[in-house]
Amino acid sequence: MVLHHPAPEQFRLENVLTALGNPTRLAALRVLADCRQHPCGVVLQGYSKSTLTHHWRVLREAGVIWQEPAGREVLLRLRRDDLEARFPGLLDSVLNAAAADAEPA
Amino acid sequence: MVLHHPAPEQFRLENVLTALGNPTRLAALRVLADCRQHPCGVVLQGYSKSTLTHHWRVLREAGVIWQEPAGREVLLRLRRDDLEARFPGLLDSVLNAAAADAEPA
DNA sequence: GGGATTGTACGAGAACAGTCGTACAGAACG
DNA sequence: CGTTCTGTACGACTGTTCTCGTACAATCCC
Repeated sequence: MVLHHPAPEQFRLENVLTALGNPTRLAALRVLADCRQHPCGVVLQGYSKSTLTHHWRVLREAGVIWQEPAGREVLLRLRRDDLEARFPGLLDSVLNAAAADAEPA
Repeated sequence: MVLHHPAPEQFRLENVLTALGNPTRLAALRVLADCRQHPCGVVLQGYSKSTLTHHWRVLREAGVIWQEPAGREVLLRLRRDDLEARFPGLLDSVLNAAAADAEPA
């Protein structure tokens, strides 16, 4: 189990936008927006474990989340500070947009 | 030639992020950031005409650009106001991030 | 009208993304 | 030590995306 996390200077905007340009991962982002730690299994419902692993990898390799093993769980946490340093304002505007998008038009 | 453009209330965040989560289309966005009209053929180099048509369709159907026939050309223009109304701050932070991403680390 | 220009439409192929099931690894708990 | 729990690894399948070439439509210009 390797769990490679890119350094902030390695973040690529296209990877971040691709990672967030998916309704499943966008839903996960809204859960993780509190910047607290959440076990992998409690963030999203309705998917197999292997599907969730796939989505966490996409988010992790883009630099969006941190994955830290803790006992037999793996805790997820939003990399808000690193994202803010690299792409100022981006995360907040995406979170605001996600909230706007979720409202009834 | 139909050129369907969604109304702002039909914009979906996931479509916008997916449209911009591609280096080719991100490069186009930076060219279009001046909010002036550009013929399809002058915005990007190195692609076939049919590839460009594909990318313009992705951007148009996400609500990112407007495509307006003008003589034998089709002019592209960024839908900055509509995007700003629907997802405030998003476009500017993506453009800033694209500039940051393009700098030498 | 005939030719050149600009771009779309369509079909094809290669690569990638999203999903799952099964198998496995590591930690916790009896 | 064996079982359970949490999550990863891998392989498979399906559908989508990206790219191109060819064909076509519309416009402009001679």
